[in-house]
Amino acid sequence: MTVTIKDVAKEAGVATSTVSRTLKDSPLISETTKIKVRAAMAKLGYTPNFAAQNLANKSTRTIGVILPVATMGNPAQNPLFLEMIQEIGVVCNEKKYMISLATGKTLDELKDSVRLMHQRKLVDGFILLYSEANDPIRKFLHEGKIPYVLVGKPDIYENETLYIDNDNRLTGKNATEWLLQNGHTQIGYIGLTPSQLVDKLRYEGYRDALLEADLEVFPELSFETSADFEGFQTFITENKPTGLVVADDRLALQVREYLQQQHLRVPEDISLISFNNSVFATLSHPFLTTVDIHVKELAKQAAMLIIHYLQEPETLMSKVIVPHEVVERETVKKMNQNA
Amino acid sequence: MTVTIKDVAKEAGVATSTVSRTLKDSPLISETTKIKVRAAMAKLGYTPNFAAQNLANKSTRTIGVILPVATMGNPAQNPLFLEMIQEIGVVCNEKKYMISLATGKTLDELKDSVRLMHQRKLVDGFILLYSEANDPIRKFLHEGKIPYVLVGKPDIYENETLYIDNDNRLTGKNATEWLLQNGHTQIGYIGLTPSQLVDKLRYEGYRDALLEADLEVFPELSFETSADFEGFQTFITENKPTGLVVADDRLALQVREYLQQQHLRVPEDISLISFNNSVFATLSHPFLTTVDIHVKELAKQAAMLIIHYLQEPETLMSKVIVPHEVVERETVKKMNQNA
DNA sequence: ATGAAAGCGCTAACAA
DNA sequence: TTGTTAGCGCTTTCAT
Repeated sequence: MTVTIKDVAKEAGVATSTVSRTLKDSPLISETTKIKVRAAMAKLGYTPNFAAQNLANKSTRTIGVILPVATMGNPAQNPLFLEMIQEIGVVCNEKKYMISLATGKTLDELKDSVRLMHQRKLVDGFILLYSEANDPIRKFLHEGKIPYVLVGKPDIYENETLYIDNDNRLTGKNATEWLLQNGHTQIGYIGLTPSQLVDKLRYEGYRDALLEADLEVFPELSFETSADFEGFQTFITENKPTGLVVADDRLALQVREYLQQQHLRVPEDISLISFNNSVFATLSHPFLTTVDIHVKELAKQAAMLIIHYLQEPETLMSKVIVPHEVVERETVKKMNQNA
Repeated sequence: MTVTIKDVAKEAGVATSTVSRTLKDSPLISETTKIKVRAAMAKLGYTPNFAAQNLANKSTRTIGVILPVATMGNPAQNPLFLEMIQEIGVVCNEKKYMISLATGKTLDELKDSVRLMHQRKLVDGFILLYSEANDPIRKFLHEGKIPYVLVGKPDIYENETLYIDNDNRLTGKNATEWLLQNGHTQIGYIGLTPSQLVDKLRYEGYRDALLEADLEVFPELSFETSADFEGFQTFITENKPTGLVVADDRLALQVREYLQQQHLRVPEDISLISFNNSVFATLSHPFLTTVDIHVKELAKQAAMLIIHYLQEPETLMSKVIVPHEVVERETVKKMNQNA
């Protein structure tokens, strides 16, 4: 049989409560007995039973990590998520928390999974790894007053939610400015699906930068349907951009690919700056000049924030903004200033 | 307060044991009372408490998923892992199991995490998502007689472990044969770190194919240190291979990149066939001809196997081999047969 | 077919 | 400073 607190108590010749207190290093217990008890624990190889603790405590030291469903920007394809999970793992290991995972093929499945985890008291709180507009999962969390932190920008309830994010608007602005500083003046923007808030904000940042520089702002371009491609083509021939801000590294790879097919060289003919600094950035030349958003830091902060919040729920709803930086590589050409 | 089994019992006017039995749809309870009890549950919005069930049952319906540590072929970079996790999630949702994650920056940290999960009875069993030679984690699992299934080939205890794998040797052979069938006769092999068993097996498959065809077998090449590059260079100039079997898609991308730098065109001058059919295969042209190993299937089978095993531990230690197939794309050139 | 009651392993209020 | 004991919510044996 497994060794329980009773066995330890008997072995040490004390009461179970003494053992329990020793476990949490309570100041009520004298050092001498603590030592005695610890010896007994070591001798018997005792480890507290989680379920029993949870039951008595009404707290599981585990946090639920919610992955996006496969349909929205398939996470299986996006290395950022695993990186975040790993980082959350590191923080959790440190703080002796456990990670439970919520995934699903559909939003309903995901919601069921989240609901189950919560109702059955499997987790104390959640980390929502993505941010979408009108997300039913977030709605559920919010309405159930379930503790969670959001990685990304909240579309609603902004003042009532804990979140971690970059300053995405600034991120978009800085990327654009990078192009500006390199002498580009005709700059386009290629985005992802518009339901992602990030995208919207980055575009706004792009606009801010160009407006400030008194340059022409172009509408957001897409790169999915064949209509998009035609639109892109037209944009290129009509406006002859020398620089493109692209919402994501992977997308930038596609864009680079497409341009090369059209015999437009990157960066000689068109420069590219993208976001995330993911694996994709350094896969093949020209390596991508990209904005590093420090995903690991994002994840780490998220984990620390939720754990902190669970321990002291009275804390004010704080948000933390993680800085970003441009990583210069090979897709931005320095234009001849006096050309 | 949360609604417990007692509340339901009171509401339905029965004993708690009756409610408990209704929960598991026990044949001991009459349909009529079941209906009554279910109505009460629905009315109160009852959900059983996991911790309490675990405590009474000595079983958590959760399985631990073990990710490799960051040092070995950094998983954060490898999209396969997330894909597997997602797939495991699907199976778990279906079977009402939960997923707990074990990660770590170092092997020690990872082992601690695994040990904790097990000792504190947080999980019933594990899925080990990777297979390395002399893996201390696996040793721990094996020696502790902890239920687990391995994704990949076991280096030891082969007959005493549940595992899911491809026939990796065949995989290597088929890849090589693909090149052979396309008229290639000078074929090299580029591998990953040799501690990975997969790699070793694929190389053996490569050798098998060439031996059978009576062609020259070259030693396994690496692609990491600068010495490796020199070795590769020498290999190219001395042997003038027309085809290369590359252990992984991502690696193939690097190889393709390198070759292009050397003004060797893929596939016109050198053909490439790799493994995994991951995101990397279709990122940029020429798209990779690659062996699809059906990771999702691997993960799915792993989840089903461990769950099955947990429910019926008497089952014989089975292994399941998932089939593979070559996905033809753009990196293998059909050689002129009558050249 | 149903109920009463004794655990499962741990915590914490209360007593000493 | 330490012990006694009543839960935490559920399962299951043993009665009935």
